[in-house]
Amino acid sequence: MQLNEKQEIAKNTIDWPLLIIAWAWSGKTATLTTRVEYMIKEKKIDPKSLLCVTFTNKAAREMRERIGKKLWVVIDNNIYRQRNLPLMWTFHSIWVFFLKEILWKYDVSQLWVNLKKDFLIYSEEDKLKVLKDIIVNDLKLDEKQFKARQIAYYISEAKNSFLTAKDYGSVVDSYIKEKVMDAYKIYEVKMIENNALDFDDILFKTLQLLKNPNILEYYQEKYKYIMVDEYQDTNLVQYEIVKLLASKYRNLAVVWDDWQSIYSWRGADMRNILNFKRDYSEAIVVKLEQNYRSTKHIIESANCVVKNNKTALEKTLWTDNEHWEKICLIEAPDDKLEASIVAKIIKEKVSNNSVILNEMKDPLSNAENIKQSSRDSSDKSSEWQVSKYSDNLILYRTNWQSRQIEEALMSEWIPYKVVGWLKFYDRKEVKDILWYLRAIYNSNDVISFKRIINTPSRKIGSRTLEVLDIYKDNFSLPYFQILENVEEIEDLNNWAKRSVKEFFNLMLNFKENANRLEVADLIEYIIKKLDYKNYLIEEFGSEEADWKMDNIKELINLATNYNWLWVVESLSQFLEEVSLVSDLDSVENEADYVTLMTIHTSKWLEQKRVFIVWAEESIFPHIRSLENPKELEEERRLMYVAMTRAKKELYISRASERFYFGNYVRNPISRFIKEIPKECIEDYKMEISSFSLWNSFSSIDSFSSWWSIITKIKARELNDIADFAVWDKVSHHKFGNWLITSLTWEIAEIAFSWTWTKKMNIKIAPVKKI
DNA sequence: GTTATCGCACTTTTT
DNA sequence: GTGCGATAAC
Repeated sequence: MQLNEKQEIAKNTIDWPLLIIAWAWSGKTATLTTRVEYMIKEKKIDPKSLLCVTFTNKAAREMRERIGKKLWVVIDNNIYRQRNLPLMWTFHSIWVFFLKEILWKYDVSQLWVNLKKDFLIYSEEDKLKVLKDIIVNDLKLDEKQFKARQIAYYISEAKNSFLTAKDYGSVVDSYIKEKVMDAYKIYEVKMIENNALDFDDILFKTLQLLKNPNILEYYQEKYKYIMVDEYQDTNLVQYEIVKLLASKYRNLAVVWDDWQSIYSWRGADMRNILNFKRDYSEAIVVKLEQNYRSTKHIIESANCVVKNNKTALEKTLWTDNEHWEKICLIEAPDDKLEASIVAKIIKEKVSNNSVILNEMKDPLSNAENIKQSSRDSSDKSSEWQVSKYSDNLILYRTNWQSRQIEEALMSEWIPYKVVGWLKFYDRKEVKDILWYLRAIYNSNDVISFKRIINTPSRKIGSRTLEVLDIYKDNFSLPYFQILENVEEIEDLNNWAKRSVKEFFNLMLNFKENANRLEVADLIEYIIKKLDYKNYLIEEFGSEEADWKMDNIKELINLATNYNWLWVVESLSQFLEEVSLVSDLDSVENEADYVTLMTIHTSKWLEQKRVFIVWAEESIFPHIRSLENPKELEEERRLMYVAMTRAKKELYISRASERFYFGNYVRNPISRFIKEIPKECIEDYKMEISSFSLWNSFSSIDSFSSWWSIITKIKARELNDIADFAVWDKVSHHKFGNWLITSLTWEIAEIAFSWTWTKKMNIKIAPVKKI
């Protein structure tokens, strides 16, 4: 592979701290992998002494695959099966790997961390469940006033600032923080009781363990070369961990891309770049500014947008690539039409066999670019390629927005796949099984026991659970033992005792079988024993039950990957991996379908044709960011990320009026659209009052004629706010004539009947004064 | 004491 | 639209 001059410097800087400042698609992954290859092949560095950290499993896997190809080794997708290769995984996977290794190697009682080998990883959902229980039952607080999510946020923040519950007192300066401290203390105890870690704990506990000089020494010697990708997304704890590991040999290379920092809400801290410059003042700095993916229009626009951020470094991403299509801006009258337009564009482009330029427009510059391109040479770069469904990527700000797009795609018979929403592991049936497995694996895991104790129904309800809780707290025994001794609990009547005892015997049976069966077989055994299929049929009907059983088969299928391990380990590792997978991991490349996902998830993807939908104020940028300049800047970076996912064609759409929150809402156009230079944009608008037109469109099957009609319709004139006042009578083409009942700035509340009012932006609303 | 139903509040982004 | 919680019915 041909690296450019700067990439070459990065590659050759081995025994020295290195800071790579990268921009979108500037070939940083290629640089990193080439660097690894160079270290192993040329410099004869032991691959096992390399540690490469990424943020997503997808990124890690991609790097592993590239390295595997270069070194002619088959890379295994299981961290415990790596042989004689660099350790390339996500932060969380690596630290869990370390934690388990430490717990096996060292005497637990001598460590400062209260953790047993068979710990579980709690999801965000599990964590909230624990906290909610604390708020309501332990602290007796009003859960509406003290929301679990809020408390969770404070605790997370505390852990990211190296504060344990005991230390938290030092930052308490308000009533809420006082309560947070109370909750945190109990939370810590409960997590130890449950023998579970949340995502923050994985990092925090790792850091605590690495402060043990023996342990630190071991890992410093083992991993002498450390690389961290997406460094802008690290939080302070991650920073400290990496710093400790690298402090002996100082062979640390990090990739920094501040324009793509979109995780500050998760604790990612831009201060880390300052910390790095302070701690590694001798570091060599390399800037990668040339983009090899997108057309000029896209790069220029993305640049212009992000330049509105005051905190961005003065830097410009540039490209040699051609201009190709302008950015297409779509304004639809309403949300349904917006989705429909997107669907129809995709349909039209694909069914017409329209061609997308795979590389560049001009064959000459194309050749030039391929030569310069940092792509793998194995990558076939035919000049023209027929447009497929899989060339299309639809991006939105929040998960729930997918629904409308899905409906539109369905009605056009377009195959699609939503990434993230209703994640595989989030489905009820999959979760049920996982909860059984967790309870079998870890007798302390109250959360799991409670979830399954009445699934399928065993006539064990809230009252019984309450009593069990009291006994658990009084005797501080693992939950499983409380169940075992249920007969001695006086507060329960006989049949409740019998039900619980039956459940206990069932679980005991499962536990015994877990020592003998591999995960996949164990799941099948559980399903059979529970008569789970009939339960599903009763609960959801046979059709849905079939569907759900398919998911379980899929789960069993996944579990067979763990059959190579001895039985107890296979369960342990299956559960670990399930907790650490991300949605993105399910993205495959073979099948031909449109992909839908949030912008955050898309960070590691590129696509020829990209749609950014719902580009409206209060959606994107998100309403919660409008007040806060810092958050607004993060939203803008998010826009930058979204735009730079596109290689050739970029569509940005919005609707003048949309139905959500059970209301019709008119959002002003996203400020980010206004920041795109006019000359990069092609504007398409459908008139707001064209509902009748639309009805006639739906009979016109050909998109082209429909498309040509909308392109002819000019933008509607805006209303002048000054023309309107409270109690003015206005007319609306759809809702008739009524009154403005309140008016604040542009937002008017209009009463269309005595009981029904709507808020709309008077400036763009299709209303006239009469 | 457990389950069914209705009504309400709620919707950021993720390892 | 929807998932969850409080209340009514079994």
